[in-house]
Amino acid sequence: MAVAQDTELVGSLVQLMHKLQDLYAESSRPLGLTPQQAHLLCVLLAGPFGMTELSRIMSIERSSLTSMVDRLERRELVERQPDPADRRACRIALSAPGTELAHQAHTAYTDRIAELTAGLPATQRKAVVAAIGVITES
Amino acid sequence: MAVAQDTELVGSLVQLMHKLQDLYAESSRPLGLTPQQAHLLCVLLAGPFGMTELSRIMSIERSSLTSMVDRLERRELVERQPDPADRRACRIALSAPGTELAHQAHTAYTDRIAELTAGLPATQRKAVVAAIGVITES
DNA sequence: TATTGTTATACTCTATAACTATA
DNA sequence: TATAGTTATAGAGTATAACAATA
Repeated sequence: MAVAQDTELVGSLVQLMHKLQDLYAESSRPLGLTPQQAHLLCVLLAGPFGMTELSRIMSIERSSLTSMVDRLERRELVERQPDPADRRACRIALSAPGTELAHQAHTAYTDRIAELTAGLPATQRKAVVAAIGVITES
Repeated sequence: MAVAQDTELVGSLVQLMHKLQDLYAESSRPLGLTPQQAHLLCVLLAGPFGMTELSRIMSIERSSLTSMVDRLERRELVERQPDPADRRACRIALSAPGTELAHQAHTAYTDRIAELTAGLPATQRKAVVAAIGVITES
């Protein structure tokens, strides 16, 4: 069966996820951020988003996001800006120090992964990117 | 530089991690488990472990584990068994219903991943497993 | 009426520090 | 003294349900 053939690959993917999660946590912590906060800041590097949109991107409820944004806003890492087109809505944007910290978090994390994958030859690297593309886009 | 070459692969890996995390959460929830609880139960499928060993495996502090085990023990999914060789220690073991639920969680999750990777040919599958091995064993 | 975001509430996850009992 | 595990405490993440303001 298909499932039986998949066993090895699936197991690898599970281990990989846990490894990446650990790296993410280890990279965020020295910056004073939880992994979820680091994730949110990095998402915001792509530009301001509304709460509903952010909650969809991060796969969490809007009300959960409200508390996260509250905490980050208290630390002046993000700002709630009024949405000129809709008075109910707001746009969450990085402050200057938030942007700086987001870049640091992104760099810390990607550097760690880059170290891990440094040993892979270009061909293998390409193969993995292609395979992952199939997985993430489905 | 090495980092620049890694950009595409690193980005892929980050997206993959988030995708897998979402799948994990979606698979655990209908079973009444948080992703962390599902993880713990699945680890215990490999046999009973002491608290210190479990905390190392799961990368969390022993005290955090204590509360998790408390909650699962209240639901009679795991049991604290005395360690015959050391009266300070205990061994965390799955109960019969815990074992059943752990299998369900494992199946639910691996089935979801198996679906995602069903389109990959055997050669690509092998290449990915090999590459992931390099990453997770470093 | 539908949507945006917040509030109230309850649980879970997690870490740090201090502790007990045993090795 | 060192180790296994727990307790106490605090903060963060998350969901559900109910709500206010605007579309």
